[in-house]
Amino acid sequence: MKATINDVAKQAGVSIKTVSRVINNEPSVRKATQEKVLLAVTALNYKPNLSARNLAGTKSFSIGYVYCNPNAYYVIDTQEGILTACKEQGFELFIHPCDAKKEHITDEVITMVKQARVAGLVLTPPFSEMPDFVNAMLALDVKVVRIMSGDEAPDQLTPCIMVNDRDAAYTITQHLIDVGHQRIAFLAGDAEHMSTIERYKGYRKALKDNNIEFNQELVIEGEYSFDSGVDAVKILMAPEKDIHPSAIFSCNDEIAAGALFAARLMNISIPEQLAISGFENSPFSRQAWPKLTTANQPNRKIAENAANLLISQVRNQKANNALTKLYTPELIVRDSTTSI
Amino acid sequence: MKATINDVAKQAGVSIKTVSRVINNEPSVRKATQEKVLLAVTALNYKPNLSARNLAGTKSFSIGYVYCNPNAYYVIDTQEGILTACKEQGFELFIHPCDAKKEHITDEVITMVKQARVAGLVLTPPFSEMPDFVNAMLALDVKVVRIMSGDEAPDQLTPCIMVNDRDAAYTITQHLIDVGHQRIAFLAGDAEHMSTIERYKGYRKALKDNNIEFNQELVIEGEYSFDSGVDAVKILMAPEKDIHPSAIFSCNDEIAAGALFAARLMNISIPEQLAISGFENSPFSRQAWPKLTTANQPNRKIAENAANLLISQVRNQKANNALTKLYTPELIVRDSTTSI
DNA sequence: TTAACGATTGACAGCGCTGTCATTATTTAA
DNA sequence: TTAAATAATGACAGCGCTGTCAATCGTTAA
Repeated sequence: MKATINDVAKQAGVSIKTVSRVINNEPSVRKATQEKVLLAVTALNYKPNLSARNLAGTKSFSIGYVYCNPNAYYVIDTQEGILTACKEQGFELFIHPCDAKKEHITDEVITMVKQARVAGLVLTPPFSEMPDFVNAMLALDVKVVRIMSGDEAPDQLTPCIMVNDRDAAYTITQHLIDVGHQRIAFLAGDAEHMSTIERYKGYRKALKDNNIEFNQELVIEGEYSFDSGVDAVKILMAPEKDIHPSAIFSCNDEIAAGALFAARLMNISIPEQLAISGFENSPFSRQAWPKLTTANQPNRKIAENAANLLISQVRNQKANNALTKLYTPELIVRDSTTSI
Repeated sequence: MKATINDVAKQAGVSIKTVSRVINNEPSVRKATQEKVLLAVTALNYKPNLSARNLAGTKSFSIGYVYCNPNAYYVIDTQEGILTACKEQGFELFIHPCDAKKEHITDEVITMVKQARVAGLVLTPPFSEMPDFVNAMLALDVKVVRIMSGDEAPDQLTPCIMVNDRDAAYTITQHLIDVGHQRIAFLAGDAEHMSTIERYKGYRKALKDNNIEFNQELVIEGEYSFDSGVDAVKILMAPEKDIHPSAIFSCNDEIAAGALFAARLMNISIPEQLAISGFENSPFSRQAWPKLTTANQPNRKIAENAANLLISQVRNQKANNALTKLYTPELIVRDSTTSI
């Protein structure tokens, strides 16, 4: 049968409370005692019972991941990263897929948080970018860690894991320029997403730093979808248009895939007549043909990092809300921007 | 504060044990008493505490979903379906992504099952198609429900949710024939997946029923990937080949997308010169251009059904392992097989 | 050397629920 | 009508752990 705290206590020759102290890293345990206990823990392969802990203690050992994201690959990666951290730290994960645009979404999540007694929440866009939502969670005394786009935290509400989309976009744009392009179009994702805004900033900055004149006509508004890419290329490359871009910066791989597809349809050769870059390094980017130059975000690592941060907050109670960790996606050059 | 069983008991004027009986649907509770209790439950918005239940009882209120699937959309859909059932029934879900090909995968899952004390497991391919694995789980006295491909359960080990890929494939093939095709190629997915085998059977049967001679040359082995579709079309439509298919049955949308892409590259017009069908109704099929004719599997519904089945098994203890539910994916005709 | 102090440790109650078994209410048979 | 049988209910222990507080230990300062 599974070993309990009693078995460990007996084996180590101490009281159960001391075992409890050791496994919870509480102070006031002599070094020698700690070692005895740890030895017994290993010998019996003891793992504390989560239910008992949750029931007995005031603190909880569960965290939640609340998300609303059409990108299944992103969600899966993030889940796995969080799960890795949870396993390591003996925490439990409650996943809560939902619709961020639903009317009483905040109440719904509040109910779930109370019900599951989660001690903390990992938030990704769009939730991480909804201050009211975040505040509502904090008001419940739930710790929060946000993963979001930008190079510094927008506020001190919670620790943040920032994804530096701006610099990554700068790097991609610079790459496009380096391989000889001057007329670079920008295919935007959803305008309300921070990531679109940040990527746009990086694009603009790269143009500026290279003394390339910005041309509003080359910026096509859109959303994070395949169709958006298709439509944009149809507009940009329309025969009747006198000036065409020689390269396209797409806000994500899906848009890029659409752009690629439309270009093919129009008999535009990639990358000779038109270079196309993506963003995200999704399976999409490897399945496209030619393969897409893109930027890789290590979503699993980012999520694991976020979850570890969250768990240490939950553990220590004392939160360091100024804590920020920055990730910059890295350029992956593939065939869609360089001659094969 | 959250209401406990004590509050409900007080409010209803009964003992906590009676409340327990009511919420667990145990027999031997007078109708009137039950109603009193239920009223109090509603009034106080009482939800039993999972930790306490797990701790006190011999039965557990958690189930697990063990999976290894590169198709993120499938996984997400399945998760959501299971979650719906769990919420309704007051169960907790442990997700366990892992690598089915890892050496000690069975041991790994056994550890997780013991650790989390899950009472049951929802299994999808490939796990649902691994008899040794399933038996190992059953040996732990863990209930299992399998989602798998076929028209009847391969054994009586567990209840099964069968996805009738064969009939669906038959319907797709019949559709291809109906719109005038005779030379229909078959692009296989991974040969070891039951779904590939079943889809192949349906394809063969449709040909036979329509007195169309089967041609081995039109069957291309492959895997469930974009590249596989690309390669297949390059082979099938090679100019030097004297006979080309006029339609392609692809084992899933990803293969179909690859086929579509390759065909475009070769300046083959779709669907005029070549009709292409997919399978799965993934986002892929809607993003392709022209949109793919495909077969829709209601993965969320299937998973919800599986989870409900599992939970009722867990609840009743008595398992009806002969129980089988059959879903047949339905044909969705889009532009890739019918002139626009 | 000893009182006094802080550092360690343990005893014990109780988290919210279920399982067991005793008790009481109700029905049935005689 | 009453005893026996059955149905309905409740009292209580205890699941594995943590929080509280009291007991013990070692150490320092006088």
